[in-house]
Amino acid sequence: MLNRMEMVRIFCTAAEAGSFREAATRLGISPQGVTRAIQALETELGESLFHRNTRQVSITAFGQDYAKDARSALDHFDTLFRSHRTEPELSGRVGITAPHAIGRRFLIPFLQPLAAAHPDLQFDLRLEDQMTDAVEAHIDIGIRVGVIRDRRYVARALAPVPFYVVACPSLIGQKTPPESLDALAKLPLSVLIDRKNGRPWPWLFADGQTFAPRQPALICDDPDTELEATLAGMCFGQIPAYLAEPHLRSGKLVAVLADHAPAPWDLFIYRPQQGPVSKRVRLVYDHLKQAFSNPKLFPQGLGT
Amino acid sequence: MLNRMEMVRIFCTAAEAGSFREAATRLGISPQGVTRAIQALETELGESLFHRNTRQVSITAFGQDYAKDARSALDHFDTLFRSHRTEPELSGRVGITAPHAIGRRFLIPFLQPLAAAHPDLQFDLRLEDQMTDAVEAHIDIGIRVGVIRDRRYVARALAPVPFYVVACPSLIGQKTPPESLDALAKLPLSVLIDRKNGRPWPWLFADGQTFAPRQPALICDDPDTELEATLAGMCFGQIPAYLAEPHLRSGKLVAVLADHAPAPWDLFIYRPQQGPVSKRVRLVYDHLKQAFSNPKLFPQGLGT
DNA sequence: TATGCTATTCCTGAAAATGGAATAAATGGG
DNA sequence: CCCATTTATTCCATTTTCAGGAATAGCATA
Repeated sequence: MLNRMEMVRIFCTAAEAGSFREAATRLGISPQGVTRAIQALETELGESLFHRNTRQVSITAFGQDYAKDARSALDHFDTLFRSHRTEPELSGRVGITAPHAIGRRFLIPFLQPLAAAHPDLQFDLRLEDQMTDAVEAHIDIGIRVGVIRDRRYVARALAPVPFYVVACPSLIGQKTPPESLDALAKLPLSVLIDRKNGRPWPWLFADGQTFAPRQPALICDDPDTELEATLAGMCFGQIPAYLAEPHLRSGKLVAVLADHAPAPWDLFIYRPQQGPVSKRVRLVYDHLKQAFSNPKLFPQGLGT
Repeated sequence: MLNRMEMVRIFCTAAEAGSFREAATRLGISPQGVTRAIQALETELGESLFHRNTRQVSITAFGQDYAKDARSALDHFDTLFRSHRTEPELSGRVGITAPHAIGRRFLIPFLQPLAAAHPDLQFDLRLEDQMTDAVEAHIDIGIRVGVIRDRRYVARALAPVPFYVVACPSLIGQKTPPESLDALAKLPLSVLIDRKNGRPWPWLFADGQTFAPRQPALICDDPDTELEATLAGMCFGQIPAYLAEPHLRSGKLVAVLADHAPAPWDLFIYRPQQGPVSKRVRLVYDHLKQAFSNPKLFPQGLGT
C-alpha cells in the first residue's frame, strides 16, 4: 500500500483533473499509479471516491466532500515545508559559547555590528571555560582555545595563542627575574585549576616541558582573576596572549623567560557538523571567523 | 529519503519523548529510523531540530516552534482518515437505478420502511430502461432484467421473470385466440423499441425462437404504455410477468400461447465491484435483495 | 577508572513501488 | 456499421527504497 500522504495528494489531483490520465500527467507518474492510489484510499476509507467505467471516471458525492478536506489538510501540511523553509530575513536565536575571558573581551564588540545590521538576530551567549556538553547542547557556535577532539564538530583554527610568563614591574623589581625554569620555583607563582577535573594546569614550556608549581602563591579557577593577581603584583603567572597583550603594551606587565616560550596553542571556532546550517548561523559563524582571524580588527591584539 | 509524512510524525514523537530511543519504542521502530528521519527533515528544512551528542538529544528553539505546527498539521491530516472513516450512523446518498416499470411499482414501497428507519439516508432514484453508463456513473445499486455482462459489477439473480403473451378479454372475444406462432401474424400486435439502438425487440418464444411483427398495431418505447394499450384492447402484447401479473389475477388480461412461453429471464440486482462498499449501500443492497427475492413481500406478485 | 547506554553509520536482505505490456470496454470517425 | 483510438485496469518483472543487525564513538554513572 502506498503511503497516505501520496494517496491523498494523488486523489486531490485526480479530483481536480477529472481524469486519471490527466492527473497522471500532471503528477508526472503513470496512470496505473493513480488507479492504485485511489483504490488504496477507497479501501482505507471504506467509501468509493469515484464512479468509474473503463472509459471515464466521475467523482462521488462523498469524494467531492472529501476533496475539500483533503486539499485543506494538504495545504496545511505543505506549509510545514514551505513557510518554514523560507526564512523571513535573518532572524532567530544563535547560541554561542566561549571561555569567559574571550567572551567578555571580544564577543560583544565583534557581534555588535551584526546585531545592528540584523535586529531580529537573538544572541544567546553561554560563557563557560570548559566544554560541558550539557550546556553545549544548545550551542550553534563555539570558541575554544586548544584542541576540538570531537569529530562531530567542524572546527577551524583562527589564530595562534602564545602563552607568556608575566609579572608586574614592581614584583620583578623586588625579585630576581628568572633566567631558567629552575629559578621559577623560588618565585611566587599562580596556578589555574582545570574546572573539568579540579586539578591544576601545569605551566607549559618549549619542547613539551611542563612545570607544576609546588607552593603556588595563588590558586584559582578563573584566568581573569589570575590576571588581576599578576597585575596586583601578587605573583608571576603564565597568561595567554589575549589576556596579557594590552598590559604588556601599556607596561603594566613584563614578560620573562621569552626564550622558553611553549609552542602557541590555537584559537578555534567550531559548530555542530550534523544537520544543515541555517543562514543566520552561517552568517554569525563567518563573521566571527573573520573577526577573530583579522589582526586589524583586534582592538587589543590577540597574540603574535 | 523517507516520505515527509513519516518524517514529521517521527519528529513529533521524538519532540514529545525527549529521546530518540524512547521515540523509537513508542513508534515501534528502531532508533536508527528516528535518527534518519530527523536528519532528513533537518536537511529538508535547512534547520537543526535537535542539538545532539552521542548520549542525549535536546530540542532546538526552532524545533519547539516547529513541533507545534507539525502536530497541528498532523492532526488535521489524520482527521481525513479518522472522522471520515467513522460513519456517524447510516447516512448519505444512495444512488439506485432501475427500469421505469420496476422502479415505479416496487422501489418506493420497498424503500419506504428503510427511509423511515434511517431518516438520514438519501435515496437518489434514476429510472432508466437501459444501462447507460454515463448515468450509471453515480449509481450504487442497480436493478435490471436480463444479463449483466460487465464483469466490474457484482450481480445476483433474484427472481425469474416470465414473459406472457396477453390481451384483454374483449379483444380475445373479437379475434380467434392464437394456437401457434403463425396465427400471431394476423392479430394486432405491439412491439417495444430498444432505446439503445432504436430497433424493435423481437418477441421471444420457447427454444430460442423469435418473432418480429411485420405490421405492429402499436410501436412504443415504454413497457408501461404497452401495458396500457393491451389493457385498452388495442393489441396483443408480450409483457413481462411483473407488469402482467396483477391484471391476469384480476381478469383484466388473459394469457395465450402459454405452451410456447420462452425461458424466463432473470431479475438482477447489482453494484459496482471496485472499491469497498459503504455500510449504507450494503444495507440498502441487502434490503432490496431480500425484498425482491421474497415472494411474500410482493404485494402484486413478481412472476412464478 | 570501568561499564553501560545512546546516537550514529554502514551494510545487507527484504519489501514495496514503479512502469511496460496486455486486456477490456467505450467513444468517435470513416 | 465497423474499426481505430482512448481510457481504466490488471499482471508482472525490475528497480528502488526501507528496515534492522552489527559495529563505532562518546557521554554518563557507579
